[in-house]
Amino acid sequence: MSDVARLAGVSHQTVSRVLNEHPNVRADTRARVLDAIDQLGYRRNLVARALVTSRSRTLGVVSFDTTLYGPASTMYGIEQAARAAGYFVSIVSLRSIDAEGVREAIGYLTEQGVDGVVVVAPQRSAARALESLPPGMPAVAVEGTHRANVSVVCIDQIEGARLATKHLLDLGHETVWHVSGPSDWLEAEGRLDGWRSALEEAGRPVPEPLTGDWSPKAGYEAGRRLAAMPGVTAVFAANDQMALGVLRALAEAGVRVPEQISVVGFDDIPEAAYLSPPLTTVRQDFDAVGRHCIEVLLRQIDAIGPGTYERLVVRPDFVVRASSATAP
Amino acid sequence: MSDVARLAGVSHQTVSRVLNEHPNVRADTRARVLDAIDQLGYRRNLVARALVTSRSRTLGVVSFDTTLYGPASTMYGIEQAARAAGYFVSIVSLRSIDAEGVREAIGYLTEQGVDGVVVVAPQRSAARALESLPPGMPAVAVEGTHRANVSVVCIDQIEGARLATKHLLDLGHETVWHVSGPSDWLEAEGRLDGWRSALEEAGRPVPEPLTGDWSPKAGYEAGRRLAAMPGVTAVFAANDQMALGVLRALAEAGVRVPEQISVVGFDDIPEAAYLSPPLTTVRQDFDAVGRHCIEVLLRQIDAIGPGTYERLVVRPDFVVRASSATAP
DNA sequence: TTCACGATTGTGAACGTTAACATCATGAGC
DNA sequence: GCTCATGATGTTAACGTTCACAATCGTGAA
Repeated sequence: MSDVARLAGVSHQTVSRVLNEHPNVRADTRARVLDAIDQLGYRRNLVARALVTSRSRTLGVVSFDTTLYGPASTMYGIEQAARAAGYFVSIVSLRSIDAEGVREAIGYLTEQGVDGVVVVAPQRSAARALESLPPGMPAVAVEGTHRANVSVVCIDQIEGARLATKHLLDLGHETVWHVSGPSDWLEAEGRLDGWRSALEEAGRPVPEPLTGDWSPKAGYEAGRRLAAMPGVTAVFAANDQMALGVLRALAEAGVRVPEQISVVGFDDIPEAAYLSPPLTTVRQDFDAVGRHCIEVLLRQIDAIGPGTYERLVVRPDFVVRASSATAP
Repeated sequence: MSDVARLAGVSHQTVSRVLNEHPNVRADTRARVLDAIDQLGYRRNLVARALVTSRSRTLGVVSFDTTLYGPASTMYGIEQAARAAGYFVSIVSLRSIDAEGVREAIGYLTEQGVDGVVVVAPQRSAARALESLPPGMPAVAVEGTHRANVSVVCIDQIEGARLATKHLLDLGHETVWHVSGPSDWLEAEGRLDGWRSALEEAGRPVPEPLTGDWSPKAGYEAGRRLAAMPGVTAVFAANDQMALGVLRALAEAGVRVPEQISVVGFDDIPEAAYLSPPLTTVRQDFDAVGRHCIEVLLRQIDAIGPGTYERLVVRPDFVVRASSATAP
């Protein structure tokens, strides 16, 4: 920077002012400085800047298994929104989901000097780790708990599950079976609750849910069991991958979808529209989730003192395709 | 840090030494310092450290559409390996794939002071951007060009495509149709070449390939065209998502897979094993790619002076499932 | 007892930037 | 012509580490 200053015949402070678009710099001085910058190929050192401003313009994201479509999409949305706002994104993907791991990850990020963290950790255990955030660290949880000491952005899982369940009931099905996600996932819980409440509201019997782990394999196994059960005409799977497994198991068992059994999923993965048959599902707007996360987080970073905690709920859409039809 | 030093009754330098596990610190001094650190809840400031050492222990990753299974998995592998090596990962996901975007992203990361960059940009245009890397910046490309001014880690696309094509020929198919990826993708090109060379080697006719954009939709459209063409008995799709679209189109057209037409994909996405029918495909070890990236990059960072450029090729596996069978 | 030498600890400067304040010129208003 | 506000620029001191070097302490051999 001092090289630039020397070449432009000004002080380093003036160079800094030009760089930061300070208004009080004469136009010709600015031009001279910019020229010098160009000539020397100078790039400012953001590390030094972060040291003195104690703002790194970096956000941390803690996530779990970014290979899954949901987390990957959320991450993408977060990164896009963050960069649009002039922030960098530093990520930590956890292999396991214990509170200790989340805590450690947040610790790392804190040391690194991030201005805030987004925690995409939709497990009950991981959400618990949020209760021991470093004081003063702005944070947003995606699908976090209802505890009030952290802001939360989430998709209305209950509503999504209700949409799916009601859709099936409206088609004349007596009741709807459910293949749920792992019990410690908040999303799994929300979808379970939504499904159950929709059935109860309609005064229908609530069958015992089958529990899976989000994987196609789990869906397949649940599908085999469902195919063997008499009277099953409608299945709501807690995500599309499991729905896909269910479809496979039903096909293998010679059960026709949707003629004999209707299947509905959740997520709207890119594959959903091209399965056999194309899958009726609940679409989540992960982009919106990412955007809201950054909005909330930036508000919190810019707030003076401990801001209030927000809770932002994104409504899901329902996409009707060919895997659901009127009851046989 | 000076607070810790005062509490422990030592100089700030000794605290630094304890933190960096310098050997020449007496055991009881170390204990006293650690105690003080604990008591004050002190965390070191990595930004200040980065300023003076000019090492941020952060790596940058530039990627394109991390929503896709391949890039997402590669990213995951990279992050895991980087963290294991004590590095942070800062990401930039590009929405579009022009060289300008890649250049800009690398510029951002350079300003931020990353110690090296991994560029996952398997398009010809993006790969070109690597030719104008900031001098002295360690870099690794995933699926980059063959140009020698940057290290490359890649999966042997040609070999994978040859495995798939030969498998189908061995099953007695006269020839194999191909649904390729977008022409400016290096992976698409590699798979096309592998497919073509396998056919030529066997002295078989080489049909005009159908070009897609990796999406299930593109596969579906290609599938419809293939279903209408007489004499098609085997199709090799350049990725699993397109293969899925092909399967869907064939199912719609009443063509049975694999009895009438065999289909093979590429990637082995988690869904592949549970499609109808389960998809024969080429598995890519993205974890290995991520690991190798970090290994190569760290070697380059630790090397004194301009190291040599490496080229590391990961061999794909072939997974036989039910979507391929002997020719009708 | 003395000395040399390695182990341990301390001191000051530096990394590259911005914040805070100081300085200087310019021009408007009386 | 004088004062005073305002805009443009410069000067100095941080930010929290590590590096290079200096100083001190202890220990074993002569």
